[in-house]
Amino acid sequence: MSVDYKSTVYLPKTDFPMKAGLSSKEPELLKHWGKLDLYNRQREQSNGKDKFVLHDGPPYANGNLHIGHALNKILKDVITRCQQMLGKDANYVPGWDCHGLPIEWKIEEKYRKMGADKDAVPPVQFRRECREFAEHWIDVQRDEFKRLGIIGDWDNPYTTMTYEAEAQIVAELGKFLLNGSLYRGAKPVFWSVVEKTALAEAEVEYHDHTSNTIFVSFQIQEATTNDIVKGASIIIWTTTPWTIPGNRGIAYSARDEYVRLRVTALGENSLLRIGEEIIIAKSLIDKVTAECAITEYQILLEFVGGELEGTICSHPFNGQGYEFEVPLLAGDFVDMETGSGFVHIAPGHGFDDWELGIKHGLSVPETVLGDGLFAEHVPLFGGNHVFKADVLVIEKLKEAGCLLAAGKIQHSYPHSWRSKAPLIFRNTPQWFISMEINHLREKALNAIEETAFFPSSGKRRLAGMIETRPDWCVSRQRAWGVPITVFVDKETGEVLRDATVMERIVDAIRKEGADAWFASDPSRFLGDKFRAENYEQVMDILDVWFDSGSTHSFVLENRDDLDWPASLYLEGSDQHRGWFHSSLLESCGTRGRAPFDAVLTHGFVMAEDGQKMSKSLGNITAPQEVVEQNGADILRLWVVGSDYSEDMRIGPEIVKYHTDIYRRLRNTLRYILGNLHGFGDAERLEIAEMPELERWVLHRITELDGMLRQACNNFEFHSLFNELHSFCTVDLSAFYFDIRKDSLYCDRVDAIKRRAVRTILDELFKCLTAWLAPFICFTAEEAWLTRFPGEDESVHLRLFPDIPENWRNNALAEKWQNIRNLRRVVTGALEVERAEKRIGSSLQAHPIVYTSKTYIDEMADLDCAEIVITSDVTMIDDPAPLKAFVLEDIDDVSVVSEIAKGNKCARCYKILPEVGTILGYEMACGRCADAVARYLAPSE
RNA sequence: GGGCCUGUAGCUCAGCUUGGUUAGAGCGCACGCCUGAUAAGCGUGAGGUCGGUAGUUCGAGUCUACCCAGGCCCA
Repeated sequence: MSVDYKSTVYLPKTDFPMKAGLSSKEPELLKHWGKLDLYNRQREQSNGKDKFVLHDGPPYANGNLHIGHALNKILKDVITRCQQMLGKDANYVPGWDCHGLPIEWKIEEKYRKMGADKDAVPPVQFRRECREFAEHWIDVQRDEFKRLGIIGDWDNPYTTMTYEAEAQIVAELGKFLLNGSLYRGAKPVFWSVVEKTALAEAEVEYHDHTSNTIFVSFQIQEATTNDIVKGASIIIWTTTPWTIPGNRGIAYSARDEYVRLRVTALGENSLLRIGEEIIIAKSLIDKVTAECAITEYQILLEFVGGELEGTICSHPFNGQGYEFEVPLLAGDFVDMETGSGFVHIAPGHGFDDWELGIKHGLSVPETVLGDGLFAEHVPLFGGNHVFKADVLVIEKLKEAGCLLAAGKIQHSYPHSWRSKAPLIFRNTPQWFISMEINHLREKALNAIEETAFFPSSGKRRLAGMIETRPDWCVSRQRAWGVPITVFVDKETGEVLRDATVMERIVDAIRKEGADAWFASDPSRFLGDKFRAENYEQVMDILDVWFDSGSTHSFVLENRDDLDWPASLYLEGSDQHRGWFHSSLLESCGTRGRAPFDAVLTHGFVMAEDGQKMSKSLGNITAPQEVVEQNGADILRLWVVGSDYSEDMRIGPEIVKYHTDIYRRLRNTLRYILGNLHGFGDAERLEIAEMPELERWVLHRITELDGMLRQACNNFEFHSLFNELHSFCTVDLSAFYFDIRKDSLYCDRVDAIKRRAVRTILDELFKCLTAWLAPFICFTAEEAWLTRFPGEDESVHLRLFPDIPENWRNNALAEKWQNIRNLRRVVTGALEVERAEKRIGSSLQAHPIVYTSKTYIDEMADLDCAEIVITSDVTMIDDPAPLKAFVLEDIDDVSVVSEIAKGNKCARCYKILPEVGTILGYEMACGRCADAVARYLAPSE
């Protein structure tokens, strides 16, 4: 009777499904981790170990996550998990940024919709609604982050709006106050005279607007460096005539060409005089002469702007209360497109003006009040409204003989988003942290030198900004934020610097939140020493960047489970100007060093064509959709497989690519699991007893382990990811597994070779599940639990396996590289046979390999047929016949493929002469007959 | 306009530091095999003017300049 050989073959068996079903499986695993309390178990387990603190840059709590959030948090998670598995205590505490304008807007919007005036709402109520709004979005984002598999202290995250945080932020500001770095200065801001309020940049809309334009001459008073300009006047052009009373300087372009020209003929209505000499930019001669009706002129001199250094003009209203010097200053914002090549500088009426003015010590006059009226102290114009001042200014200029031309221009101009009224730049009192008083700039630059940057270009980028930035303006005229808790002496304007007062404020805020500042009587803070009626209480709030720049103090320093400074800050490259920047300044100002040892930046996420994602282009990839349709592990694989030091791309094709990669990794795990069915310690084999091929696998494990540890140290995973994938595909699936399938399926259970293979599979399983755990955290867990089920089990409680050094065997690696080359020639030869329809399966072949003695000696102890998966192989040290198959790049191997002789073993499919000769097993080969005779069913 | 960065097969990445055979890998694609990993597995093959132009050099993906395209941050 015929034997049912099929039932005696040891086929893979596992509950680990081929189809992942991640969208339903992942939530189950999240539940498992919740029950297990994985985060706290990790903490217990790594208690006392070296800490790795990745300090979370807080996202803003005002909407659902986008793909950039997903990239950022997954990257942080991968790094945290890797450090944890390297044996550190990698405790990740997520946080949220809660104060600021966008949330304030949402609440304002709500009131507007109800037809209520937001200004009528008591500040404390308004602030409470902002707080509730932030709380809502923290909950939403927390769930979305958790769904991505991010592990961290989600039950105790930090936020910038807890009372504790607000108190600490105030305490940090107090340090700048007490050491003299914080001062009151002035800065122009967008101002609406209709609403009598400052507007943030984001509240400004640009619309077309018709402005008056004027060309004005400024008489040269003295020229210190040379006399090429003496006796002439500088011509400026402006679209805001009303700013002339605020003029304190003139900017030129140091590298552009200027001319001195003499007017020789004039048009009818020209306001100039024949013989007048003026200085303008060379490239703008035509425009200026046309506008000013200069019909003929003579160029007297040409020179570069730089030569104007040191020139002093007088103000057009000199003699009428404007008796001050108007210096010429080089400004890189001066353009040669419009005007005269000179920009009049009114430090209270423009950002460029202000910055240039501060740099050169110009005064910043307060000319216009909040309601749009010129201050009484402004000569000629006091009490006039700014919107009506243009005409007046033009008239007075004409009287002074300084007006060369007046016109109109239609251009894009800032307007209020609420009232739609045109805005002005108005000088306002603001609070600043000095970059110089306590050497903050120098300290910050030194700190940058001490910091490791990934990629290294980040160092230059950040240093460049610190080198040139002006003092830090930390005040905002807003409601939703941490107050600038400062008192100013009404008489002297002196800032009150008193440690005890500051302590009282901090204590109150710690107990009652920042509202305490707005709701308390000032005497509560001032105590007996200072009288409340003598002091003005500042009602500005802090720049939110000061909040987030202080997180290192109220998170890293104040929490026992963390350490200061952080091991790593990791954010998008925009944070060079944002969080890295503000954290660095805050920490250098208060602690003299950076709050981080290293800074890692990642790029931005683009659509598949490399363009920015936008609703209008319809090329947005939402993380929630990928998670729902493909699974979080796919998104995580995308992060790990991409080079995030540059901009990355995502879209349907890229998601599909990573799904394919995922499938291969999953099937590799599945095959290992299937073939480890019933494996136990008794079956394990010592390395010394293993065949070479198994020892080669162990060597490959040492190589990958080395790459893994290097990748963790450099926070660079995409190369490792490629190596891991290629290991699973090329080394395992196409080579090792393919070869060992025969032994696994057909050898006796107690065969040495089969035991060796299963021991290797066990090692591979332990390594791959650990190595993949930080990347595809769900699937690695699923695989682990399939083999080691239990409510207390988790792959994430493991460390990366320690790989014994004696697994490394470079000589063996080199030898097997040669063997694989030989194998390539054989498979190539078989492919020809297949095309000619002489064989189908490779087991039908018996290749004759013509090769060198070196090869033959090298393979003397090996079963070549087994390695190339044929039924037999003959190796000959002879010259190859002409018809033999060769590969171009392998010169000492030629193959002639013959057909294997014998009958097919019904069990192992090999074609061998012995098949049919074994009594009782006429359909089987010797090995299989023996295996069947001693068949042991796989244990259940 | 300025600072920092990027551009290599349809896709994800190597190679560039230190110039030197015919620019590599995986995925995808095409074709074939297997039917005992089966919505799997194996093999073979086709795909690249290395963003463009000039230059340095005996020789440039690699070095230099300019240009084009894209990104982040400023103006």
